[in-house]
Formats: sequence, C-alpha cells, structure tokens
Amino acid sequence: MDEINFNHIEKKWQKKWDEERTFSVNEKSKKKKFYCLEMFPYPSGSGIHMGHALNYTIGDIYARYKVMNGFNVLHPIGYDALGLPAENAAIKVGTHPEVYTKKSMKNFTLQLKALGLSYDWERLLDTSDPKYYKWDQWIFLKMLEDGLAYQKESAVNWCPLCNTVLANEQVTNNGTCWRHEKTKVEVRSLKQWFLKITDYADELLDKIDDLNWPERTKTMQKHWIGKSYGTEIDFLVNGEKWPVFTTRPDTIYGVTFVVVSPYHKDFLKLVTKEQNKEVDKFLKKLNSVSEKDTVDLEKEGVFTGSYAINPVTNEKVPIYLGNFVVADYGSGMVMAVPAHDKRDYEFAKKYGIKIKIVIDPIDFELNNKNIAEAYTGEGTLINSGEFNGVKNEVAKELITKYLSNKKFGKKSVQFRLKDWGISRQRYWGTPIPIIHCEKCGAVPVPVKDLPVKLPKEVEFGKGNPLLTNEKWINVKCPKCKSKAKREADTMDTFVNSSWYFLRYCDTNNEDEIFDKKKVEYWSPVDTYIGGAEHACMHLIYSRFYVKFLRDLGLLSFDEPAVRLFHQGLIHAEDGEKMSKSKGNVVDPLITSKKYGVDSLRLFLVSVASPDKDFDWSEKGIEGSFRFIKRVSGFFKDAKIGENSKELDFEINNSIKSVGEDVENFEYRKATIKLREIFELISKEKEVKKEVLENFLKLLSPFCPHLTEELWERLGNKTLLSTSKWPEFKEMKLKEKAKFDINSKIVEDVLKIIKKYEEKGKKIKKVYFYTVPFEFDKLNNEKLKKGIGKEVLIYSVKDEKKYDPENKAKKARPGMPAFYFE
RNA sequence: GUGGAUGUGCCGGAGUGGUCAAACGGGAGGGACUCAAGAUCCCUUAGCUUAUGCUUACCUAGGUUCGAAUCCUAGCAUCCACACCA
Repeated sequence: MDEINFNHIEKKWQKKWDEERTFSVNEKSKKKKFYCLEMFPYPSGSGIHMGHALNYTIGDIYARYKVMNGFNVLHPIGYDALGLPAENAAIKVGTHPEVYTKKSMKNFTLQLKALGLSYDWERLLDTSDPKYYKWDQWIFLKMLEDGLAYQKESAVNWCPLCNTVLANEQVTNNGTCWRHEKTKVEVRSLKQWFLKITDYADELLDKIDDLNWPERTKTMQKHWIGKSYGTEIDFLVNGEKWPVFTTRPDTIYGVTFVVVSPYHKDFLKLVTKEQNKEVDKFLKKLNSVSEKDTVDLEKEGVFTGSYAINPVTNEKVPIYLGNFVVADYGSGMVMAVPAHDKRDYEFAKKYGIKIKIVIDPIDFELNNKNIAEAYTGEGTLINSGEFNGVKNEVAKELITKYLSNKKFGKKSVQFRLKDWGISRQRYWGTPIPIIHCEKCGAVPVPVKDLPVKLPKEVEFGKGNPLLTNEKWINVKCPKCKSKAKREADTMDTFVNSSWYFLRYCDTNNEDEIFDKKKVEYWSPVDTYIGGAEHACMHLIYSRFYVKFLRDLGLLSFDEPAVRLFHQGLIHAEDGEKMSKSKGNVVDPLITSKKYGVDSLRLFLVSVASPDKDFDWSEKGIEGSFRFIKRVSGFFKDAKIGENSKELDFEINNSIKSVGEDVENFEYRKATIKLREIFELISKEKEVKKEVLENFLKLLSPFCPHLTEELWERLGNKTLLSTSKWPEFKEMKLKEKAKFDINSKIVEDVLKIIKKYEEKGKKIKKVYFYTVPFEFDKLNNEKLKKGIGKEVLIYSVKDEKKYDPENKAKKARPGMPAFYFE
C-alpha cells in the first residue's frame, strides 16, 4: 500500500461525494427520515472560523452516523446573508452589500466543502435572494391580515451626527454612539412595525417543558417570557382611572407614592405647570433606550405635581416620574411600597418620601420608625384596616377580590415578553411590503407584486439608505392609485432565520413558501445544533413562527426542533477569546492543511465534551494527528487473518458504546473508546477483515476521508459513508464457569500464608470478613480443608466479630478481608 | 441580586456506592532505534517503600454506610445566563 497523502485523499473523496451526490436526499426514500440541522452561518468576509468548524463538525458526525444507521438524512446548509454587519463592512470597503455578501458566500462554500461536511448542496439557501425573502414578506402580510403585525410609536436610539437610528449594540456603555464617542445618543420616538409574539406567550411558555432541550436554555426562555400573576389596580388621578400592575396587592395599604415611566405615552397629562421645568430637566438627562447601562443606574425621578388616590385607603399619594420603571411592562406605572420593595425603598429614601410598614414578619420585629432596608418576605398584615392579622399570601386573594367587587381592580397576568419590533432603518434586510398612501394609510403590497426587491442603487451613510432611491420609494397606492411611498424600513434579520429550516425542505420552490407535503415529511428538525447565545431570541422567534404557520394551516406540528444541542466556545491557546486584534486566531483551513481535516475534526470533538468550552491546543491537535497517522500506518501493513477472541469481544462492545456516545453527543467518550479499541487491534498479529472494517465504520463519522480511503484499499467498491453501521451482538467473552468463590480464596490466602510463614510467623487461625451479600457463599468446610487452618467467617456488618486490627474494611466483593492469628 | 452549572492527579478530563492511587489524551522523566536530531515505539509518572504493606489523596467541614470521588447537609470557590418586569 502507498503512503497516504491526507490533502490528496481529502480532495479525492470530497469530489467523489460531490459527483455521486452521496448526501443528496429526497422524500421518496423508504427509510425513516432524520433532519439534522446546524444553525446557518452569517457569511462574513473573513471566512469561517474555528467556532464554525466545531459547530459543523458536531452536526456532521451526527448526520453521518444517522446515514450509516439507515436513516434518510436531511442535512442542509445555507447563509443568513442579510444583516447589519454586511452593510457596515460593505460601506467600509466601499462596495455594495450584495457584492460583498455574494463573495463571502462563495468563499464560505469552498471552505465548508473543504471540511468534508456531508451537506445536500442542492438545497443551499441564501436569505438575501429575493426568491427567499419574498416569503418573509408573504408571512408578514399573512400576519398583517391576522392582526399580528401592527405599527406603533416606539423609542429608538438616535445619533444626531449619523442622522440615523442605532441598534442597541451600537450604543456604547457610556450612552454614546459607536462611531462618535463624544456624541450622546438621544431617544426618539418612531413609528415602527411590531409582530405580536405576545399572542403566543402562553403557548410558548407551556410547551417549553415538552422540549428535549438543554435545561438552562429552557429556563432562560421561561425567564424571557416571564409570566407573573398579580393584580391590576386602578388609582384615580383627577377623576380618571390609571391602572397599575402589582404582584403584591397585599401591600396596598403601604403605598406612599406612585411612579410612572418617562416613556409612558400619556405621562404628560400628569405633569402640572409648576413642575414642567423640573420634569423637562429630568427628561433631558435620560439616556438611550439601550438596556446595557441601566444595570447600575441610580434611581432617579421627579415629582409630576399630580396625586393619585389609593382605591382602598382613599389616601392621596404623589405621582413621580421615575427612570426605573419599564414603560412597556404592565401599564408603565407602578404603585410604590417602600417598606416592602427594594427599589421603592431606595427611591423613597432619596426623595424623603414616607415609609409605611404593612407586613409584619413572623420571626422578628421590624423597627417601626426606621427600617434599614425593605422587607420583602412573608408575614402578617398590620396597619391595613380590616385586613389586619391576615397572612399576606391570603391577603393577596382577599384584597384582589375586594378591589374587583368595587370595580377598582382585577386579577391579571403579565408577561415580560414584549412584542417583537422588527423595523430596522437599514438597507440590507427584507423590505417591509407596505405602501404608505396619503389617503389610505398603510396599504399592504398585493401578494402578486411580491417580492418587493431591494433596489441596487442607494446611497449609504445618509440615514436610511432606501430613502435615497426616489424611483423606488415613490409608487402609486395599490388601492386608490394616488401618490404613495414605500415603507423604507427593512425587517430585523431574525425574521429570516425564524423559518429557514422549513424552507430547506423545499428550497427551490418558486410558487409557494414550501410544499406542505415535503415539510410534513422532513419536519420538525430532529437535532438542532448551535450556540447557546441564541437561547432566547432566535429560538423563541422560531417557535413563534412555527406556531403561526401552524395556525395558518401550513404545518401540523408545534415546535421547530425536537432536540437541541449547544456547542461550547473555543478559546485561544492562552485562554483568551480568539480575536484578530489579539492575534491569537487559529484558522481552521490552515490547520487542516497542516494536519489534515480528519485530524482537525477528531481533535475538535476529543478535547472536551462538545457542549463545554475549551482552549485550543496545538499539542492537542498533534496528538490527534499522531493517532490518525498510527491508524493509517497500521492499515498499510496489516495482516488479515484470525485474531483473538478478546478482540472480537471488545470490538463488539465498542460498536454499542461508540454508537451510544454519538447518539448522546458524547463524542469525547467515543473518541476515547476508538483509541482504546485501536490499541487492542494494533497489538494483534493478524486481524479479521471484518474487525478492521468495523473499526473503520466506527471511526468514519469522525474521520470520513481517511476511513473512506482505507475502506477502498481493503478492496471495497462501495462508499463507506453510506455503508451500514455494524451490528452489536450479545456476546460473552468466555463461558464463565460457575466457579466456586471458596477455591479462589483458598488459592490467594495460601500464597499469603506461605509468605508469612517464610518470615517465621506462625498461623493457627484465619478470620474472614466478607461483604454482607456474599456471606452465604463462603463455606467454612471448604475453606478449612483448603487452607488447613482453623477458619472463622464473619460478615463485615457483624458487630460481634473478632477483628483486633480492623481488617474488615478491606473487604471487597469477590475477595473477603482476612486476619491471621 | 435571581436562576443554572461545575469543583478529580502537573494539565485537559473519564469515573456517580465496593474490583479506584482513579480510564483516555497532553505534559514530564527514562529507554529502544539513529552518527545525531526529528518521527516512531516501549516503560515510568502521590509518598514511604517493595510490603497480603502503610500513609496521604477526587474543593472544605460534618454526616449516612461494614465500605464514599460517587449519597446527604452546610460552607467556600469558579464559570455562565438574566438583570430595576413592581
């Protein structure tokens, strides 16, 4: 056999898989389907990085394993091609985002193919293709029909120098623009499009428990949706009812003020003339809407001049404007109980507002006059009129009932989850298919006119680029034919990725979003692999989309992915994050040129469990390389013949355990077993062909090129990649003769006695201490006869046993402890 | 602050009641091959010591058990996510 040139055989087999369309699939197969999906990449200009290599290797191993196990495996790839980074990068290098993205995707495809990934390339997806985003627009129109897409005023970050809206990520921690370090970002209100994901809040929450997803991801989603039960209470302000939401109606007697958010749409009604100036000053101080800097923001506020009437006590309490109140949660207004809420306490202390204790802790006394912090625990009501002495949990119910009887409140459920704002004042996204008519208002673009394509000719750097193309912007109203303008905002790119996994089932369909039958066949995704950073946004939006499309009658399942797996992060060798500026980036392609793709793949999954973070290690990949070289070296001059029974037994065991490990994404364990079994194989003088082939099959998902080559060299004409995973057979190494434990003990003990007596010690009695469940198996007669001494047998559990040197603790199953005398 | 996860030898990490001084890999040391280096292969890698031994060891302190890296309780430490949601 010739020496193996890794780079050479990689090209050879990649070409073969490509030409033979080895991994192309359709719905006609009689096999069971399996949909293995990795999160598609955002095609950046710098090509793939190690994280991509890891993500796609993990998926590829799984997909290949499933193919060999007789499944019809859908394993597609595509590009999340639209998005702000491409637009920024294009502006930077002075080219058009489309040109930039096309080039990046081409490069990505070459690089992904070089990793030997088993994709069905005929399904390659590109979200920047109008043939794809046409259906983004179609879904949007369907949502609009169902009232799930709507417009409302919403706060955005505005940079006066850029003259444009900034994404939260573009606002620095100091509240300045990312490009203008000295310019404070302003908050502006703009009319924007929202998707009513909150309509699905309950279902999104309830179905989480059924998902086979990592627990932490599930808890994160639960938090994100954040359902809380409470009471809506109406406070009267100038004779008008203003509702607040609270989870603590039991503290209603302790309300000493009310706080309203500065982003509340009607808060100006509350501001009196006298307070106008103060309020203005406060509003100017407010930072961007970015939530980053709110972490340790001091609570600040200002008196509005108005008062609210507590519906239970009829007390008049001042209304403040406060920077800590979230506008779009509840009603954007809260009742403040400083004695029993940390935030309210802080605020009250700062502005000298009265603190009134209404909950009496069970275990200790609160200093009535001057408490040092808010008491948020359980207790009994005090200072609460007719509710005094009631346990606070009970009081929640009673007070809510009392309020609803008086028509001043009701039970209420609130979600943290907000409607999804999808408007982006950017170019490189899906155009929102809306035409604004002077007479008819916002008119949907008729379906027959879809897609609304992005015009090529736009200018960048002057606000929203789409506004710079007059020809594109100015159209006639589809309804009344009078003058109208196109919506110039584009959609958030998370829209594109919310349903792409469905499109893979029918990527090239030009007539409809997808063939229902095809999606029915392949979906849902069986294993979805990607970064944990998407736990909330992408993975919730996708769930929402699936539910919506289901309700449209297009799908018959509820959830996008049955099983989810997160890969870990790869750090550089120094433990730092890999980044260009630090110069510690390891390029997967350069690495695979040096050691071969198979080494890289093997190394990536053998350092740590794939869901754990790990540091890159050059030594580590050399270790994997060494293994691969040893395997290929061994096969070069392996003698085919009979091998030991032990090897037959062990390889059979490996079939089972490697399979189980892969199934559970415990690749690291699988690679360890592969090393162990190879160690055994390489020690044999001759090995059965079947054993060698089985070993190659087990290694194949990890190192597809090398194994394919060795498989061929063993004389096989078909592809290893599509061969059948070996079968595990129930097998016993040796018929374990029912051998008597006593004779083994006799044998061992005699040896030891011999040594003792050689040293001149005399032994008369032997005491045995056996593990309780073996007590019955020891036979005094047999032992006595065999050893030729007096024998006493105790269970280690026996409290009356004679054991002067405490030897009993040495007892093991199969071998009792003993003591000589 | 809230929630989650983790803590094993020089390092990465298996092991989830007895067969554990603890898999596998990396590192280190020694040896073989070589004029030499590299590659490759073999051995060793808690200490005392060579014993059927003992001691110290799986974050710390207790506990359960005949027996704990493994189970329980408390504490400490690290990592991750969320973060003023009333």
